[in-house]
Amino acid sequence: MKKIAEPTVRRLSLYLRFLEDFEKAGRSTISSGELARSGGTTSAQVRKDLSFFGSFGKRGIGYSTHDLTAHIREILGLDRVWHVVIVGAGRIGSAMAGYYGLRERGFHVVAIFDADPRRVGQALDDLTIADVRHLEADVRRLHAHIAVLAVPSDQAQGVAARLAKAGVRAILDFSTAPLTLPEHVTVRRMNVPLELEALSHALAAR
Amino acid sequence: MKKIAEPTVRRLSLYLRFLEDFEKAGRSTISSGELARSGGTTSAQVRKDLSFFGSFGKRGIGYSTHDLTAHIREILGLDRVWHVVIVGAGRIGSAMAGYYGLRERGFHVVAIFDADPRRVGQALDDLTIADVRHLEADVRRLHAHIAVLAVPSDQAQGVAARLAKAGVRAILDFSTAPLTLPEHVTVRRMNVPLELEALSHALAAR
DNA sequence: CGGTGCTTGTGAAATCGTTCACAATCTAGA
DNA sequence: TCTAGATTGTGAACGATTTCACAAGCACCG
Ligand SMILES: NC(=O)c1ccc[n+]([C@@H]2O[C@H](COP(=O)([O-])OP(=O)(O)OC[C@H]3O[C@@H](n4cnc5c(N)ncnc54)[C@H](O)[C@@H]3O)[C@@H](O)[C@H]2O)c1
Ligand SMILES: NC(=O)c1ccc[n+]([C@@H]2O[C@H](COP(=O)([O-])OP(=O)(O)OC[C@H]3O[C@@H](n4cnc5c(N)ncnc54)[C@H](O)[C@@H]3O)[C@@H](O)[C@H]2O)c1
Repeated sequence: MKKIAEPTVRRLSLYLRFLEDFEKAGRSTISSGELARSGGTTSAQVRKDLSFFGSFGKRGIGYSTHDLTAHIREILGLDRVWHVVIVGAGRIGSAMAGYYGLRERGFHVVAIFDADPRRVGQALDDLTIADVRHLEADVRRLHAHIAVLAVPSDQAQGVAARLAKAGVRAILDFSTAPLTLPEHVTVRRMNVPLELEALSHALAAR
Repeated sequence: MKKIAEPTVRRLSLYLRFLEDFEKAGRSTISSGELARSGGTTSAQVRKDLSFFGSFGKRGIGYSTHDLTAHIREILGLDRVWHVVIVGAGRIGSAMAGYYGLRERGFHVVAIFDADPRRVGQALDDLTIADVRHLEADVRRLHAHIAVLAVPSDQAQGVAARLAKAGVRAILDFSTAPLTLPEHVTVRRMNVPLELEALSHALAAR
């Protein structure tokens, strides 16, 4: 499979959301122009994005909402359930554990870990907070391939390395520390202070 | 002020964090190569990024950590305190309210709002949850220019429009809904499901 | 004071991503 | 079957960002 540009993948996620809305609304086809309007882009961009993966539309008509939804789900690997572990049962970790938006999309949180003995054993939604000492064993046993990293930044590198060794190949990182990990582990960062600083810059550069 | 590329601004935030670490560690100068290694980029990229704003370095030596820190803080608008309001005192909103990483950077949370009468009036860290009905008046009174939007996605557009009308010019949006707002309001999205889908794609693409 | 080693600042080249523009193709209707 | 109208798929142009490559500047040393 050839390499797909990062921005294209992000837009596919957006298209998918709108397609689902359109399908729920009973629309059986949709044009690149309509998708573009929903997603804040252009029709040419939509068609180009899709063209990397094949020809899904019908000239003169547009795309079948149902078929295109299925295609994009497959491209994004959403045609299956992913097992997710959360490390750090603090404010962010707890919020993520109870976030229905994940389960809805096939991301099943199968375990949440913490290092604090007072937190370990406590219930959190339908999970019990596990001891991070069992991280590697549990990750393997539960076949988790994605992890959400929600530990303090100075703990992030250590925990991330353990996750990688245990077989996790994708990490959503809420910490602000830079992570050094093996090539085959994909990391996405949710860097809140960085985004606020981008906002600050936009306001300051008026 | 001339327009600066989005990726450049993001990298400046990263450089700033490393510069602060280097300064704390007692280093008085730093080269573009060292900065690049910390930030996972190249020395040419670092120099190009900085060159948009002026010449801050000394050939043969590098950059003064102290001076460059000050310059970047100014470029990013971090040489002042920003008043931030949070709308939605649920899981994400509460987590953000207690997040020290914000205050540390000069982002002071001055109010948090909710629509649920059971939540209004409750204490949250050193704040009291306010009624979202008073949003406009409070935003104006508190001179808030940045808002964190942490309400359910189907409420996001309505609340965002009210924030914009009340004078907020920058929004950090945790919802997954697309927002339509006046041109002069800058929005940054923290779209968790989208990032997980990008991870899913990376795992599926093999 | 001139040589050596290091590092910046920056045009130019290369790469990457978006937009344009249009032939090809489809449906519907006469 | 033929025409009109709509919309896709895609090479090519364009624009933006990154990387390259090197002259110029600075500190240190003998
Ligand atoms: N609170 C927020 O709104 C927010 C927003 C964005 C990013 N973040 C980042 O997310 C991370 C967590 O923030 P938080 O506010 O949830 O902090 P928190 O202190 O509420 O939670 C951190 C949790 O991690 C646990 N922990 C510490 N070391 C651990 C280890 N080695 N293994 C497993 N668990 C460990 C702690 O016991 C604690 O429960 C931080 O890096 C922070 O910068 C927080
Ligand atoms: N929980 C997570 O980990 C998480 C992660 C990323 C994004 N999000 C998104 O963040 C948003 C909030 O998620 P959450 O999990 O915190 O939900 P939540 O239900 O815990 O909190 C939402 C809060 O908003 C309040 N609210 C509802 N309508 C309001 C209005 N019009 N004005 C003011 N307050 C209002 C509710 O009373 C509630 O307290 C959602 O859009 C969600 O998709 C959540």
